[in-house]
Amino acid sequence: MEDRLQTLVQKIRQHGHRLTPQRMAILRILADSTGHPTVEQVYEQVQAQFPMTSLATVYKTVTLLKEEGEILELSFGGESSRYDGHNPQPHPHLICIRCGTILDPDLALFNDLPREICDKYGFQMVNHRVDFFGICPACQQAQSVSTTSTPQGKEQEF
Amino acid sequence: MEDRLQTLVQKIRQHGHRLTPQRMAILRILADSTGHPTVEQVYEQVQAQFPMTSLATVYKTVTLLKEEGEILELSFGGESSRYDGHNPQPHPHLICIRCGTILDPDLALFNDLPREICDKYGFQMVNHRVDFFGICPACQQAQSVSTTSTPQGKEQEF
DNA sequence: ACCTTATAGATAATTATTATCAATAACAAA
DNA sequence: TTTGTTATTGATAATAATTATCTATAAGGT
Repeated sequence: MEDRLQTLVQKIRQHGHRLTPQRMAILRILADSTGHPTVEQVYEQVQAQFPMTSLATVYKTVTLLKEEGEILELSFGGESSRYDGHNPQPHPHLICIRCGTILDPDLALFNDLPREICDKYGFQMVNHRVDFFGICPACQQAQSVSTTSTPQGKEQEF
Repeated sequence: MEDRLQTLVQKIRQHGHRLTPQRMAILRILADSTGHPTVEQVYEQVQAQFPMTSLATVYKTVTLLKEEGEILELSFGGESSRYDGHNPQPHPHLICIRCGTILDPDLALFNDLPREICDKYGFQMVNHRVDFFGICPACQQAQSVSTTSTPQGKEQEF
């Protein structure tokens, strides 16, 4: 996990980019994050350390990491993109449409399957994405425990 | 394929919605389309028949079909969403990042796999999405045939 | 310490999509 | 067939995430 930060720092320096305190703080947050935060959420965390930091700076750092292939971006329809700077390789996700949590199941199956499928179709794969949308166990529990007939709130669209 | 149009028409009427000529034209285009068009592309096709049609009307019809579960929406980061009104069930896609073509491979594997995986994790699945991004066979050929060193144009981001 | 230039911060611009609203037309009922 | 209700249309404004712009600043090599 500290390794991951070092990898990011190294990649940044290798390409002649500079390490500002703000950028360093952003890298640290992204390297440690397992919750697939939005840019806005990263921004809020950075501001705790550097109150003067601009949202644009977070966007620019994320863009930089995308170019280096060191961050995984999960874009959705209307919602803000979610980012994984901890594990930038494509991997499947379980996405709760109620609370927005994104889980990383351990599915060894998807290590080789995408490439095999694409090879079969003569398709030169450069990326892939596997998302399962639904209600996570925690939200199912919250629902079943509820004694009122109060609706649980409309789920997000994704 | 004519069946598909009838299904859409029926779904629309069932829910008390009205069938205007514009809406009918949009349904016809979406029912027949195998190319995963954008709203803009549907709009252009509709205008050939009804030049006064508004882009907003296409958006509204697509939204309606989404609510009915009769159209599959593929949202991407920056790009416009692509739509499949011909086969609205979730299915895997091969997406060319160079020409934008979206192919539907026949992968029986993905009929049951998503549900099995989610069951295993206690995740109540309501939707899923499997996308493979890369260079389609046609674009690979165009590249290898090219004798000049002219770059093939930057691929889109998706 | 100096110099070059990438980066920060603030804000304007972009763009797909959605909301608004008055005029019109679908369609059920008389 | 005519009528009445109201969903829909078309035009345009609003929204919101992301990107572009631009000047002052500071990173990092010399």
